[in-house]
Amino acid sequence: MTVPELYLIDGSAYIYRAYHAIKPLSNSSGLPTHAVYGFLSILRRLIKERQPQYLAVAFDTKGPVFRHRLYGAYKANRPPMPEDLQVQIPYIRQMVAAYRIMNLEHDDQEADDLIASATARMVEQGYRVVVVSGDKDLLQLVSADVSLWDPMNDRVMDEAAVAEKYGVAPSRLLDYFALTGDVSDNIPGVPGIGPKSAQKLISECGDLEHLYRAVGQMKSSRMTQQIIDHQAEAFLSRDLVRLNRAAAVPVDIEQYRLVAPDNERLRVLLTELEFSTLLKEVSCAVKVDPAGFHLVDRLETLVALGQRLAGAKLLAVDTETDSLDTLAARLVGVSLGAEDGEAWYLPCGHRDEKGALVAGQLPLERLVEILRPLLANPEITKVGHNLKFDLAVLAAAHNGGLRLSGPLYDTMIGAWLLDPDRRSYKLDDLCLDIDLRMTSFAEVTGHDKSEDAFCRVALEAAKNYSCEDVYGALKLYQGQSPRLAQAGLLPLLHEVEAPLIPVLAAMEQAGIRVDAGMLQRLSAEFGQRLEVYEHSIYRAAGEPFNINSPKQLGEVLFEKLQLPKGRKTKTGWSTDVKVLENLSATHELPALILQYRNLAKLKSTYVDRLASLCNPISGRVHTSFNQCGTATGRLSSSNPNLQNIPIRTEEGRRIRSAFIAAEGCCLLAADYSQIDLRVLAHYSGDEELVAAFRCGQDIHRRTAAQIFYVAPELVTSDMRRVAKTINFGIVYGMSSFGLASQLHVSRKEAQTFIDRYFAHFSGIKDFMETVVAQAKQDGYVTTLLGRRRPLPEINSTNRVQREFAERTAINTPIQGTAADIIKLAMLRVHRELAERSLQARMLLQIHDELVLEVPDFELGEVSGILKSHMEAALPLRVPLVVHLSHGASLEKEEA
DNA sequence: GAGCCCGCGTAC
DNA sequence: GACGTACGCGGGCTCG
Repeated sequence: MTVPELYLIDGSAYIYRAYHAIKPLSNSSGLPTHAVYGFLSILRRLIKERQPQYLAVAFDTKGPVFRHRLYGAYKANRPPMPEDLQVQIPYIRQMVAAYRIMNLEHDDQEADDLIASATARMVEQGYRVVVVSGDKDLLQLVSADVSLWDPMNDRVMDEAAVAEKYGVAPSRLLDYFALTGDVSDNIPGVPGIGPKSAQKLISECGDLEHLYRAVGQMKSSRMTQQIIDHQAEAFLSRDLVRLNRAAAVPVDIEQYRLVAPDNERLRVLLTELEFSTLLKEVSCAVKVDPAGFHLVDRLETLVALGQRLAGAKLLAVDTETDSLDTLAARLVGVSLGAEDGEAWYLPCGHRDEKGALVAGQLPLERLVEILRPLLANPEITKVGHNLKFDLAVLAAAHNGGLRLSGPLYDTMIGAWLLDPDRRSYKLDDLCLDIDLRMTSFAEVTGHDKSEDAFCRVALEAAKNYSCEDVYGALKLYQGQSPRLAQAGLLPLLHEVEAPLIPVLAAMEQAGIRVDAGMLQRLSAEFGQRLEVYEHSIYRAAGEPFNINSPKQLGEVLFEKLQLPKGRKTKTGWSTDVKVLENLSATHELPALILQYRNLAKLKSTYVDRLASLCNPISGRVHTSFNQCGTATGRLSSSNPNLQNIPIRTEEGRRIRSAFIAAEGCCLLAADYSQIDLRVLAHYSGDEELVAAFRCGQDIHRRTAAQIFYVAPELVTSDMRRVAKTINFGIVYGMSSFGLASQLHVSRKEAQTFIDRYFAHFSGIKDFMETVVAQAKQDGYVTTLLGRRRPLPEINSTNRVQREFAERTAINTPIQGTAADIIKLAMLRVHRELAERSLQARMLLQIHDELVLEVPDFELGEVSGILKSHMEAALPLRVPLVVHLSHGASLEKEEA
């Protein structure tokens, strides 16, 4: 039987924090609601993650309290509560009441004192207390039975943590703060004594009394004199900081018990506040009943389960590991779920504190043996959430690994195909939409904040958690399937996105080799050059300042040097490239800043970041390809992002040259030529554009010839540049305003270019109008493979929102179709390489480009495969053209 | 000292 | 307000 634990929330503090932390929000009648919302978020999170049995909230009252009588200046430098916060206070109280949570209030005590008193009463009775606060004043309560938890940063302060942070025990904090004082509460302390000195003095002397007895014997110094001179302040400060532990609070712990909320009252409140998403959850989301979840801890049971599931049509799968990094992760357990909602947890890697395997688990080799035919069975559809992770972990499991194959159904991808603009595709969040409340990882791992915490979770708890996940994925699948079918998205899922999962997993696994030595040299060189720039910049500016700070830079440029201001940003005057380029003629500083920025960006974002993410054993970096990372269907890449490695500048290309092929291999890159414009040609059927691509002409030159009424051979490089800009702009729905600023011409001239463009490429204009009209009618746009993007704001009365949706309606079918095409190509290339047992591996996808690592002797064969599959990926009205290049690095490739 | 927003810059 | 899709860095603000 564990000791009952009481959670005490520092309500007032979190009201302020929520008020400041969250952007102003209000309901339709103008009532500000952000503080209520933020407070509620914290409260809900506490209840969800910690599931406290006993809970109370403490609030300050308006008037002065006993401390003000003690010290007139107490909190005197605090501004009064902002009006838009005051009006929210009653709602917060009502919210607490609706949750039926004990509310501690007293007209002569602050929240802190009420918390201190309740803590004291409970500890006396042998209970444990968790104070929920980020306020250091409450740290004095910390003891063996009392800890402090701040949900904002999820930090727990216990005795050890206090000692580590302040260098004194919690019981000595009062004396410590008596010396340092506190600016925010206007506690004086002893002037000149900071954290360092206070820590030293208190750990040497113990408390104030002993300090003042000892101070006479200390070597006389300015500090000792200060201590002596401010004795009264020190003792007053301690009295002010000391919390009152004798305020009147309920003594019986049962009075604090957390019971079910008053849902009716909660609904009324949430409705008035217009917290619609919360309203939905609060009323409906329920926990899953773990009755159908089984722990499989005996071999016989596992064998029987394997036989039972062999005939299943569908299996939900989830793996538990000790790391999120698939290269480092070890299997801790596997859960399997059947269509009827029954689920089993198969533990194999749970460990004790010392790292030894705990009893009651399945031997890994037997587990693998029995699961292998099941997971590889092509007759069984495997359902899971983010299967790329499970795929990688299982592949690395014991004895050659486990292949998770057969039709895959990933509920993360299903959710993304249905709603590609969602913020989160986390299992827990998706499940809330179908009224399922999942146990969070933090809940199941409790206080253990280490990354590998799961392997120390007790088997029973792990079983419930892991089975919940397969159960949730299964329920998501059941909800998604009919919707995907109705939207015509199943072929895209089954034929493109799902088969792509193992391809991406393999690419991540492979990684790309980087030349660590070269990165190191680049870092050193860029560092030195930055220092030189730094000095020149300070000289040009007449003073040192932080060059990386747009704010400080703005002050130097526009106030000190009085250079002409350009664009405004939310926070000041813009110092971006455009502005600085314009200023370059006026003064030497802006050009220097541009050079500095260029180099600083490369060093921090690419050179140093890349070096830090390079696996020291393999010498390779392993990016994550996020399949649900964009609303158009493209992939995204992170940790590191290998889709935005510089290419345009000389220094950028040097970074490219640090990406190298393995010994005996070269990097082979294949990129689609003008894929966006070709897709546009296909969609629009514009005769001119189609003809141009069919003839294999230089598209920008031909466009220029049309706009400028000259023969193609007379097009100048300037004319071509203008045409190129327009061609790119068209795909993004650019206006004359945007084109004008891009080309440095007047808006009128830009409009002329656009008019002429559409006069010649009338099919494009028609296409754009048609696609927008269709979007307004359907509420969504689609790509050639049927990928959908809902555009709820396409009919908005807000012009800004509507026009944004209109541009998206034009861009998404183009960008998304290009994404469809390269995904098809990836599937076929991957399959063909495997079928021919080639060693070449796909490493990167950069939207219109694939990069492969190819043994030198395979170069000819693989080049042919790559080019032909990419060009034939999806037949359009115009040919798809792919250019190949290869080399020892991503740079200096030859055709 | 961590979390968040902002300005800025890289890619396609 | 004005060009679509991403990721990520450093600065600056905040903590009641």
